[in-house]
Amino acid sequence: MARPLPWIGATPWGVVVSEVMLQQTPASRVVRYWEPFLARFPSPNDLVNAPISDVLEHWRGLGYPRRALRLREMARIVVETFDGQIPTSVETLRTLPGVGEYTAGAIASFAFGASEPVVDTNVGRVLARALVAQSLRPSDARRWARELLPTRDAPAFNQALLDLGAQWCRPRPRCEKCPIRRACAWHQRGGEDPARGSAFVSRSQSPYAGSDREKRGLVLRHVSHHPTTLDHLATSTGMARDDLERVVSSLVHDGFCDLAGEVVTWAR
DNA sequence: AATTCGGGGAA
DNA sequence: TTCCCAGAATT
Repeated sequence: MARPLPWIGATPWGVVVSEVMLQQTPASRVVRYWEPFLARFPSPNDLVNAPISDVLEHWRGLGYPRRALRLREMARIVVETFDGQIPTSVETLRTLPGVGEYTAGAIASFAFGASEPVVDTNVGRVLARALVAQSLRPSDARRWARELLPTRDAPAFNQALLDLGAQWCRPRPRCEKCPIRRACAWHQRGGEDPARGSAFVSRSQSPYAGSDREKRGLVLRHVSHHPTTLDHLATSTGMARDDLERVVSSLVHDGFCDLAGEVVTWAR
């Protein structure tokens, strides 16, 4: 039933890397990135000491590369402030860059066995459908997720909720084979999908084609190890000059690159 | 409360 | 084509 995911039972650093990679990225895709990334950056210190270009190389294709920058910054803080050890409390985890409410709970639970709720889009659907058969507000979804935690092995329970949402209680549900359909409130009650618009359930996104998101990805793929002029980037990407300047400026702002006059280089 | 931020696989 | 992914940060 449960998916054989390689980061289950990993070291705290391994869990941290997996959880950041899993933010808005399907587990099936993360599987191919997690092991090579950990092999190249076995500890927070290894990530801190690596050049950004090297880190992004291992991230290429995963999407949202700002996550990689935040993960590297998180590693720097862990090394400098926490003696290289991943913090164990959600309150401290929450102060780290790239760590929100979901990720803090996931690290505390999966890396350290804490009894903390883990509420993502999967769990949001499962709670709204199976538990109450109605749309939930954020505070109620979190309250339920915490209340349901068993006294023993909360991580296994959290993992089971994630697996339910990912395999059966999907956006388009597969109720026929769902292992909890007999206990599911929505399955009994019927009606419109209560997960629609419920707390933590993903909403539709703005189009990707033609967006700056797409352009940023294009530019990043064309930044080279040797200094690259804006003219060269305009040619190699086929982008309009004003688009290119806006996108490069945002990439510099985010810490991917440095811009000196007309020359773009990887940030340090 | 709304937007921004990648990229790819599935329907 | 459209949908949507173990979200976070910014406005």
